[in-house]
Formats: sequence, C-alpha cells, structure tokens
Amino acid sequence: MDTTTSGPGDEGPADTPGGVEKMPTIRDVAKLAGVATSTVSRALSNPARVNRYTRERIVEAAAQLNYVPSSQAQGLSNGRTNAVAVLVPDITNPFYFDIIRGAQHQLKAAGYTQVLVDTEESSEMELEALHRMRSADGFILAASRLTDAQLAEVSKTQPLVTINRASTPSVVIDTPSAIVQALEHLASLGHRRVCYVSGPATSWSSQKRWEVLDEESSLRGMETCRIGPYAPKTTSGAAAADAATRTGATACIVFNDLLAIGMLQRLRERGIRVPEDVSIVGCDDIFGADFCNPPLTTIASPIEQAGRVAVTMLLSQLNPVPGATIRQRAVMPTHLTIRASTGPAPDNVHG
Amino acid sequence: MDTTTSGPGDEGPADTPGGVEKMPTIRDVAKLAGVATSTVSRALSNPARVNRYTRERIVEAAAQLNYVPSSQAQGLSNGRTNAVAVLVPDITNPFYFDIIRGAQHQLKAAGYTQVLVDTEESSEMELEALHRMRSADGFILAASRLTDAQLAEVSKTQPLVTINRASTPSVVIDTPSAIVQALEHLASLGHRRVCYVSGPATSWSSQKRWEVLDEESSLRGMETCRIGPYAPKTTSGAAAADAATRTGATACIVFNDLLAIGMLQRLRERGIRVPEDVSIVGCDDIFGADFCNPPLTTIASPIEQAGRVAVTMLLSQLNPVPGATIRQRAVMPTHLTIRASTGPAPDNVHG
DNA sequence: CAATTTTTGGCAACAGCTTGCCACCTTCTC
DNA sequence: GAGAAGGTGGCAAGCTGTTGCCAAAAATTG
Repeated sequence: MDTTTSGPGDEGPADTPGGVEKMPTIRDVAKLAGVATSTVSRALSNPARVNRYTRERIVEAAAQLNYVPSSQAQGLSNGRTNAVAVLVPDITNPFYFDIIRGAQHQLKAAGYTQVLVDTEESSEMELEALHRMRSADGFILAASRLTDAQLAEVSKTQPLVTINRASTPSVVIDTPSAIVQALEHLASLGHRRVCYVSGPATSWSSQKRWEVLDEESSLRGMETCRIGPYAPKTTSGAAAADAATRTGATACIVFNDLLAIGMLQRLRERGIRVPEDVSIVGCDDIFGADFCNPPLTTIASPIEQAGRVAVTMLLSQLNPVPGATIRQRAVMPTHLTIRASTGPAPDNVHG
Repeated sequence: MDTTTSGPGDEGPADTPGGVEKMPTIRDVAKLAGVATSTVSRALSNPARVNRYTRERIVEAAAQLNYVPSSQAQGLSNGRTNAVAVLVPDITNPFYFDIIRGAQHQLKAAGYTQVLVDTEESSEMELEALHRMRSADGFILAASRLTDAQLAEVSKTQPLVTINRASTPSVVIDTPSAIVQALEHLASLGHRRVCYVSGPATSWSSQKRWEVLDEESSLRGMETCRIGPYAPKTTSGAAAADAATRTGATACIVFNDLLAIGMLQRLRERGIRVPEDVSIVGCDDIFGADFCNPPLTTIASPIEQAGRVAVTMLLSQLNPVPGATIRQRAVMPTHLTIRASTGPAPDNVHG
C-alpha cells in the first residue's frame, strides 16, 4: 500500500543487507502517538477503556508504523499463546488430513494458529508432546494412542479434546451405527459370512467397530470372523487380502479405506474379482475412495467437520462463556456410501 | 513415572479443580539448585560455561520439577521463536500433503515446530500471513501465488524459501525434464498431437511446463495445443476432459494428477476409453495416482523430499554456519512413471 | 461553586528467560 | 608469596506487552 519508506527523509539504516529490519514495538507507537505504552495496549485490546480520539490517533500511528503486536510478548504476560496443537498419529493418512483441514479452518477463523505434530503412532511421542508443548493453549488429539488412564491424567492438566475416543471432552464419529447399515446392505445382497479386517491393536475405534459388528451380525444370524491387526496403510492391504480370502467370508468390512484400497489392489493382482467374488466395505470415505478401482463402498464420515467441531469445543473450553455450559461430547453422524465394491454374494453356498 | 505428588507432604493446592497447575519457572529451578537464575539458563543452553557439578545439580533439579523452558519467554529475549510457517495454497491438495509431511519431519528433527497456514489460493492472504506472522522465524512458500516482485520484496525482510518458484532461495522440482520424457513416451506410442491441460493462471510451474512442452514438441514435429486454465482439483476434471476431447489431440499432458484423475472419471462417464481413445499423463504422482482407474502415467516428483530440502535450506539460512555457504537453489530430479493411462495412439489418422 | 463521581491515561511491576559485565575464587608462574 | 590468568557464577538490564493502582481531568450533582 504505502511505500512511505522511499521518502527522502531516509531515517535509520534502512535495508540492512541481509538483515531483518527491527519490528516496531508498542513503545514506538506510543511515542508517535504521544501517549504511554499502557494506553496503546488498552487502545488496541480494550477499546472501551480509552477515549475515542486518543484511540484513533493510536490506531493511526500503529498503522503508519505497520505495527503488529508480538504474540510472544502477549503470551508471556497474559499466559496464552493463541495456538493449539493438533496431534495426529500419522500425517501420511488422508483421514487425518481432513481433520487437519477442518481444524485449521476453524482455528484460523478464531484467530488461532495451528501447530501440527506427527506422533508417529507412538504413545511416547504423544505424551512427550503433551508435556513439552508449552507453546499451545490446548490440544486436539486425533485418534490418540494413549490409554484411558493416561488420557485422564493428561486432561487434568492440559485442555484437550479427543477425536474418536471415549473420553471427555471428545468428538466421536458414529461409525458403529453405519456398521449396522453396512451389515444390512451386505445381508440384503445375500452375504452370510463377513470378515472384519481390523486396524491397529491400540485403536479404540477399531475395537468398537468389531464389537458392534460381532454383536449385530449374530442378531441377524450372520457369521463373523476377524483378522488383523493391520497397520492402516495401503501396503498392509496385501497381507489383509490374502488372509481374508482364506476365511471363506464373502464380504469384508475393513477398518479403514486405506487398508481397503490396498486390499482391492491385491485382490485384483490375484485375479479375485470385486465384487463378484468378494465384497469390500471400507470406512472413512477418504480422498481416493471414489476413484479407486472399483470405487469403494464405504462408511462416510464428516471428518472435516469433526475437526471443526473439535476445535470449537476446545475453544469454548479455553474461553468459557459465563452462561453457556461446555459441550463435553459431540457425535458425528455417518452413513453408508454404496459404490461398486459391494455386490451380490457369490452363490457357491450350495455348490 | 514418578507420582511424587501423592506423597503425604501435600504442599500447595494440588489438583486445582479444572485449573492448570502453574508451571515451574527458571527461578524455581534456581532456588532448588541453590544458584542464580542466570546460571540455570547457562547450564541448560551453554553447558560449557558452567562447572560440571553445578550443572548436574541444576539438571537434576530441573528434572525433578519437570521444568520445561517457556519457548515464549526464550523467544522474547533472544528474538527467535523456533517455529517456521509453511504456507500452502490449499491444504486439500495431496501434493502439499507430501510437502507438509517432509517439512514437518525435518523441522521436528531440528527441534522446530511447524505452523501450517492455508492461504486459500489467494495472494492477499499469503502476503498478510507473511507480514502478520511474527511468530515464525522463517517461511516455506509452497507454490506461492505472489508475483516475482512481491516475492523479492518480502524476501528482503523475511527469511524464506520457495518451492517451485524461480526465486532465491528456492527448491524447484525439475518437471520440465520429465516433460521431455513424457513426450518421448507419447511419440514412441505414435501420438502426434498432444494437448496441455493447464493449471491456475498464476502458477509458475504450469507456465513452465507449457513452455517446455511447446518447444520440445515442435522439435519432434509434434503438434500441441493448450486448454485451461483449470483449478487444480478433481472437480475441474470434467470441464477439462470435455474441452480436451474437442481438440483432436490423442494424448493429454495434464498440469497435475488431481486434474488428471478428474478427467479420467469424466472420460469414463462419457464412454471414452483411456488409453485406447486418449492417453493421459499426469504430474506429481500423488497419493491415488497408483490406484485410480486406470492407474495414471505420471511425472513422479520427490515431493516429500522437496519439503525436507526446503526446510534444510531455510534452517541453514536461519543458523548460518560461518564456513559453509548457503545453498540458494536445489533442483529435485523427476522421472516418468508409466502406468496404464497411456497407450498406443488410435490409428484413425488415415481413417 | 464546591463536592462527588466518572473518565482517562500514566507509572511501574510484572511475565520468564538471556546475556554483557563484573567480582570472586582458584591455579599457575616467576 | 605476590601478581597474572582463567574459570565460575551473580547482578541487573534487557526483550515486548499487560494490568492493577492511582492521580489528574472532566463531567455531574446539589
């Protein structure tokens, strides 16, 4: 906008070669506006506290100097950093991407900055980050690998909200209810024996999914079996696919899409047709689920929204509104998205 | 580890309900170790400066109190935040994913934290972030939407490194050389007329790719045409596909995989076979390029590595080693990965 | 017009850490 | 044994904002 610096009154050593120009401080603004620093501080953060005309003068001076308050210093004196850390087990996984995206979006809207941390599927790293990171006002734990006890412990001293974890506060994606839908879908296609391909042993959601699946399928007179655990990566899909074919199941419900897509690739390699020979249901509806081959029937979750809601919950915890109560739990709805990886059960039953 | 707090000498208001316990400061450590705060500071950051035994006492005291220095305060006094901001035009895009991942990895290794900013394809937001973010020591600009002039201006006052941009310092992915490979590949398959499907108008790399493509193809006696610009999203693929079919080209080289995958979907819908009727070459080899239908022939780039190198360059700029010179430019090699989306040109030429 | 209340803005003490400078204490040297 | 040299550690002044408290100024009231 204003390139005032190019004026003739070239005051100070402008353009320090290779150096960064010194940023203006609140004191510079105060001097220019002819007031005390405290007045500047108040004018900017608590406008009602200072006379209108003085304030205008200050604002103008600040604009002229291109003044931006140092969040570091602000944080120092008022104890908050205006940053929140988002911990994910594996940035590689597109599932977390959507969470990151949702969180980022909401945080930005609230004037917070997002600090991203990859805990590499390790509970130690997670714990470490939780303790070390004094530079965050709060934490979002996406698919924490911590035990319930650790989680409870940490949440005593750190504001946090989890995603897909039975703790408080937390936002959980209601996959179980969609598992039922998936089961109905498979049942109506004539499948009687379905295999659950499970995710990491420490994954709370993988556990939950299996429980619901097992229970609901017996209600419907269907048989189940379980294989795994597998790492939630496409590369684990090959092993999962091979194991799955040996279970005699005509359909698989897979912990997540990544794994499911990996299985799809392997099955194709082995000449096993999907869905003619076996049906596959994924979970999460991640990027790619719609254009893989065949397109994946999957349990769609509003992942990005989950990220957003998590942030909202965290922020309401950080800045409590006197009247309102803090929401402790949000459940995100899910639904089955049927694509081409599921089809009628092969009728070799009477063969 | 140590649950010392449960001891009988319950000093202080432990377990403030809902509150966060006060973190120990350098003074607490100093008191416990019986030294001055300055000594503690030095013991931790400049070990050589303090007697070994004193240091051990201090370290132990710090451990006992579970002391972690406040990076805020550190930053305030020494002027650095130990954070770097990574600006991407669109977190949605898997391409940036890999960059983020690479950067995150390298930053963590160096003890820095990563602040992620989505500039939403807007140069204003980019500029704004560059000016506002006093909380970062430096910036990584992935696919900046700024003009060369703006970039030059900003880099005078902020340490930064760009990715895929002709500025310094910068890491560029050598797509042009792989464009040649792609062209050879297509030529050997009998294609004579290829269409370039271009990305955003402000994208430097899209521009570069076209220039190389145009030049090299005429050297080989091939015809080219160009359509676009298109937003680099799968959803833009439909329009791109439709436009491409009208150019009479038998092969398309597409700005990036996202767009290419979108085209694949659209072509399939319209019953146009890939690669029988038209060949498609993407760019970036993002997540999904290997399992879409058909798997995409694409120009593979070491994107994650680019993120890492960018960080390395930035850090060497932030912490110059007296002897070494700072690398101003890194070129990442690329290669063509041939999958199933390219095949022999349809021989309707003499039809 | 004096007394009281409300505004407004300044002083100075923090917040937690770093660092230049100086003083003290050992060692060492002649 | 006195003086020099070097190693340690403390003092205090920063770094940039925020905020409780108070005084001066302005507005209100009787």
